[in-house]
Amino acid sequence: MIAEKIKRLIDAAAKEIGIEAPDAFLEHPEVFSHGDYSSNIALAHAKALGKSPRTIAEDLKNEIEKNLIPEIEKVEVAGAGFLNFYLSREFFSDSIKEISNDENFGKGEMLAGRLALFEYTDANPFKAFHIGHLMSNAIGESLSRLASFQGADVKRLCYGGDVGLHVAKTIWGMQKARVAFPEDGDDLTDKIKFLGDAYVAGSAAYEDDADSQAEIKVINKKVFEKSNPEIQIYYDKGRKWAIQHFEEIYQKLHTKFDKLIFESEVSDLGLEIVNNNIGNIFEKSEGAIIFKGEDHGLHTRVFISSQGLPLYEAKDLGLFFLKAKEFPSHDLSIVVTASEQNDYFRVLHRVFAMLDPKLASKFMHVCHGLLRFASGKMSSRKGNIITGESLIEDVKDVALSKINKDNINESEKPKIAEAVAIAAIKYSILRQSPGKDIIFDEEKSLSFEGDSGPYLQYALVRSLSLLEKAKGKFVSDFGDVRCPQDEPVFEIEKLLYRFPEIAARAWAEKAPQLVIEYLTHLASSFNGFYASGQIVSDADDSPYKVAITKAFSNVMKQGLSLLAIPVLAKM
RNA sequence: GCCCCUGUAGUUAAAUGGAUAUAACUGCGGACUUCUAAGCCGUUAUUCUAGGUUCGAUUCCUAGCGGGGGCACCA
Repeated sequence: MIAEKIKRLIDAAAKEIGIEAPDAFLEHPEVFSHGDYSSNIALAHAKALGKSPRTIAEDLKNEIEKNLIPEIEKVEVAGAGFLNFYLSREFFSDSIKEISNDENFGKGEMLAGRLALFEYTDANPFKAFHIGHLMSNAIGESLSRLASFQGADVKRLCYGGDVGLHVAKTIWGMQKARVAFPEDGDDLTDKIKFLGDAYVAGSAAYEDDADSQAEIKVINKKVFEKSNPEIQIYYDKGRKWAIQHFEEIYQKLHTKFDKLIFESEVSDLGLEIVNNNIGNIFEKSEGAIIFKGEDHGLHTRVFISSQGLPLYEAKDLGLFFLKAKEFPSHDLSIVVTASEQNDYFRVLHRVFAMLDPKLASKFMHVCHGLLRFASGKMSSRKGNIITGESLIEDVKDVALSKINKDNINESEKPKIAEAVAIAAIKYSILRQSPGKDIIFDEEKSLSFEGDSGPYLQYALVRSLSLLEKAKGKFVSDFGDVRCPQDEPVFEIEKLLYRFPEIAARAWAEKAPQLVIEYLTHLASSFNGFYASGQIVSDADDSPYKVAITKAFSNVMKQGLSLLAIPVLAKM
């Protein structure tokens, strides 16, 4: 592409003036006044050549100008010795032509032919779907889409804990609250509420009362063994409700999992692997089976409890190998969890590597930050949590009150409000680099102005509305649309062609926030363009402006899709 | 105690070792009321401290201080 062409120009020029290892580093300067591309090559080699950076830059400039290509309008030496490249009107016109005619503009091939597994969200049946799950989902879904955009075959996986202490706690609570047990025909919401209450009751009892704790431990063992018919009934119902409930949420979040994997499916495998490697990897200690992390600069973890039950560690081991069994040809396996599990995954990854180095090298853990509130922490054990669903509903209500348009039917409004709410929530999660904590300020998160999901949606809506207006006036094929020669370059033109680079880098760095940042800048640019004069008109430059609008809508649609933020035609 | 992450305008965030540190929210001011005002234009303010590496450090290294997380049978 254009960056490659410029690099070749620099390389050739560097050779001419005797720079040995030309590392034609090229970047977009922060401000457009410094050009479209900039290289620091002169600065980097000044010392070796014993000349001032500006002199070298001037020499390079002279060489480059001998072979100047039409895409470049001018080259300038600036600052301490930067070489700045300004792209030409012709380049921008061509790029608008290309982008406006290509709905798939921006797709890359970094992962062509690869199979990539993504495990995220990982909500546990018998426990609430809270905002932490929303974060894992937003990030995991976006990474999946970034990979897919680079040509990967993507499989989405969700791993859930359907056995273990939390299940026992909930079942204990269900038993105590038999009277309020929901009928099969009741609303799913009531069933979920019942489950949530049961979990809170069970957790409290486990902590406060020794007898209850003992009862819960017995239930835990029975769930694991499937040895008690009554418990099994509670278990089956609770599990089914929870999964139904999660499916509803996933639909709202635009996630479709290819496979749900449950702890109950991986515990046997995990137990087996651990037991087969006692002595070489694991060791017995105080009745439990552990991995001694200190020998590897890590910390020790228990894999099998002294009761003989597999813990999270052993189950994850089973999961790791189950994935390999189900998807033997996978090239990449990414797991998204909260950052509080970073050290844990470091230990686990080490164990993976000891068991199967090749498989372990395909594994990657991506973390999201913890969710923190100005108003104190939440805990699903205490019941003072904000569920994913309630957050979506709250934001949706505010969005609904903001729709005040005559051109929108009453019946469409709830759907639009939900899409806006999802956009607002996803944006606030994805806007920062994964791994950093998010301070969830209720007011800020509910904001639909400025840097926000709805801001992006709104810019797209405007562009679509313009294209609708232009329909019939201009052809839908923008192949012949040319910019009038003397027209200055709009800022938005200087951004649109960069989209493929952004998408590629966002994948390479596992950084959806780069897409957010770019789209926000792009939307702002479009809004400025929109406000600066009529786009659909009888003026000579109108067809070109419509082509820009079309190009913008193509990029924005793709960009939003990379974030799994819903696209709207009206709002 | 040991290990990991983190510290940027009043707030929340951004910035592959580069130029004048970028946005939004908030505040104040403004334009238009013809393509959707969830919009546009203007304006004030920021790199925890002390060293080091470098032509150049918010970015890398060291120390200190502050915040968060993890470290044996929860997930």
